[in-house]
Amino acid sequence: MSIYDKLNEPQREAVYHTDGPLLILAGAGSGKTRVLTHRIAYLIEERNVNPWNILAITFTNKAAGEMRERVDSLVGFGSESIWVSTFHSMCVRILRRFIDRLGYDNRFTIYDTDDQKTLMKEVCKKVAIDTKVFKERSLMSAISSAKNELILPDEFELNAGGDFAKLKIAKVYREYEAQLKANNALDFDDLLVKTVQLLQTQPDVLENYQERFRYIMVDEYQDTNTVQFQLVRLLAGKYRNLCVVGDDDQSIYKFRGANIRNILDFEHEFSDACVIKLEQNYRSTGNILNAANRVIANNKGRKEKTLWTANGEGELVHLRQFDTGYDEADFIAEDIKKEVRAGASYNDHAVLYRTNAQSRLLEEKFVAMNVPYKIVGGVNFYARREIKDLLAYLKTIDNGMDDIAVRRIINVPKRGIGLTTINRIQESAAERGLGFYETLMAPELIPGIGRSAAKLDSFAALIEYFKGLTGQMSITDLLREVIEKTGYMESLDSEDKEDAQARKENIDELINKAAAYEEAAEDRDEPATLSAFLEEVALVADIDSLDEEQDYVVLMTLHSAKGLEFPHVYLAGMEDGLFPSYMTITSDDRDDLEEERRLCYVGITRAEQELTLTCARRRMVRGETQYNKISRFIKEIPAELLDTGSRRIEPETEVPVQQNTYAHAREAFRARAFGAAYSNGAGKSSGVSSGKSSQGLASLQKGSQLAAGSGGSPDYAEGDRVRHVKFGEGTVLEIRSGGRDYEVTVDFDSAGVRKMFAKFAKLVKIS
DNA sequence: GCCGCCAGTATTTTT
DNA sequence: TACTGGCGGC
Repeated sequence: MSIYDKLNEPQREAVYHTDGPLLILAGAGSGKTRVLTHRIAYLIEERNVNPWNILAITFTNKAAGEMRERVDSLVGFGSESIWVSTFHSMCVRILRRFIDRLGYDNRFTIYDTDDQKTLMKEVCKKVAIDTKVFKERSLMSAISSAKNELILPDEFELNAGGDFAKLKIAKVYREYEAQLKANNALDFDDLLVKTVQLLQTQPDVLENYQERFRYIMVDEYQDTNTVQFQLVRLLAGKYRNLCVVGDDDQSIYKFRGANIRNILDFEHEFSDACVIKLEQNYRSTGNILNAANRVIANNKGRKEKTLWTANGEGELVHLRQFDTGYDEADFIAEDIKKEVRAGASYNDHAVLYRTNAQSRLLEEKFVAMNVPYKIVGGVNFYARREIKDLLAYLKTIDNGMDDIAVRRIINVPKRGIGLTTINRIQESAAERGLGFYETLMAPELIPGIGRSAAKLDSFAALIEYFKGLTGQMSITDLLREVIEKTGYMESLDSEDKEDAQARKENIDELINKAAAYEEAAEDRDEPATLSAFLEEVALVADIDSLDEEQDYVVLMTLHSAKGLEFPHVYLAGMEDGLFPSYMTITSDDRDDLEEERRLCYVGITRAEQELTLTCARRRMVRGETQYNKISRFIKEIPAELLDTGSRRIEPETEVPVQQNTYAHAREAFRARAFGAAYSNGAGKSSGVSSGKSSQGLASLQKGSQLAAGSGGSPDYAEGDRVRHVKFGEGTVLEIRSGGRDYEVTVDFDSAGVRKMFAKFAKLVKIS
């Protein structure tokens, strides 16, 4: 029996279809990763394709890592030479080798949103644009959309016609590009655009990569934008062995330029394309899947498909409405604790929401209740001030042409170099056509610099000193040296104490990350270079740090949740105005609401066993109270799929507030029973200790649990073999009846002896 | 050159 | 509510 026998019919077909264009329409939870990994294995083992000739593009670094791992376990060898990466990191790799052909230095730096904004301000000043009329943000997004459509400044200007505003933007765009180049920097979009330009203009480079990537696979294809599409088309142009996997119902990145037509029109673009639909869902229960199907059915213009499952119906979808966001958060935290007491793990649970701001209330509750958690997203670790400062030092050391970085640190910590001086350097640099750093190296040539010259000299000497260390010192040590010699830590002390403490911890974390990078580079037998470290740092998404092994509840936006799955999912803030957001409700573009609905579909289909939808009648948004109705998406779910708690819910009328009468008594008890057992996701990504309940607490909970529990007797007996979602297989040692639930003791093969309540454990008997 | 206060704005999502 | 940027006083 081969590994391919376990696949279902369409899955196998997709695996065996190795040559020519192939579109796999993979519904949520239909095993697409499985198909991709098996397909790679099949190429290598059965078709004797050299792993070196395979390229797999994923959406996140995390997905890339997992894919490699899974291929590894299937094939056993060669998986390390498969090129698995995200679009962005792939482009960086190509550009590091060849971007000099486009007139850049190969040690270019990558600008994040923050840097872009700084640069944009600069540009506006130079082009005399009033940033009150044209906001930096909107300029940036206009330029970004243009880049995503592969529209360069010339064409942009041409398209503007006589439109005054557009002509202005074109001017800004042109200047912005010029400055990026002068700084030897690329923004996120450039990584893709420049790669396409490179391949379009350098036939030998194109040939090189076409020969190398004979088999190409693209995951999450519904979220590719036009540049990405062109890139793939160029790369696959010769051998045409292109396999794309996606689900138009899960396209949720329109705001980032994702072009849903890429997937809808694939068959037009590649007329000989084979199309395979994967419609069997292995992830969710019938009820959850039905709810998802009913919601998404309200969208027009989708590729028809009907997801079905052989899994049982499972529980109904829970719906709970509360008075306020606080009550909602309270319920979620409490509910998770309840399930954990019944044998589930914290990491069986995820709380998903529409906007990052919603995480705050949840976080507060989780801290108060000692529920270990991890927040994904929000303010990026690498966007924190102290981290950006130190990275700016490293960037300056690595690439002296990055003006933004130099300017950021020239007076951090304070060295008495003020705005006047900076402007003088700037002007002089512009006049002579030199870089900022270059100019300040010779202060005596800067008009009017006066007494600041000495300060500039010592700053330059400091940077030069660091530069001299790069070859002989590890990145970690260099970083330590920078912190030491600049007196950065001491400078933090002059701020608020609490802030300073958190910042110092973040800096320690940065040092750890540098060390981790160096270790990883050594494992890969690559030299650990400063450029490579900075680039890795620029391209990580917060989601990449998610660790399934760690026992914490995951809190994140619906967007971040794409591609993940959890036994129990909470969708919080299911209110009109929040989700769907106010913006989309009032938008006159119907597509906006459809995208929002797809987001809802993504959320629902993350759940394997249980799904809980929650909403609040009123909620504080930006300091003022908002009164919201239940989300229209909930109304699209048939009532018979919903469990609304103790009473029937009527969407427009009052619903009883869910209150846990035990909450108060427990709160006090818990304060003593648990130690500090939560992680704050803000930067300190590790070090979660799980809160194991004490004896006393366990018995207290039993009381409440049994009183509240329901359900029939288990369909297994003592001595039977059973399977648990998380702990795997085991033997039932004891079943004790009590009230309306059963307490089951199971000896798991790998997880040891555990006690749990039958209602929550959902053990499945195996023969 | 530095610091602190005030006003205005924002939040929808992110590589 | 919370953050940012601009402005004025020292």
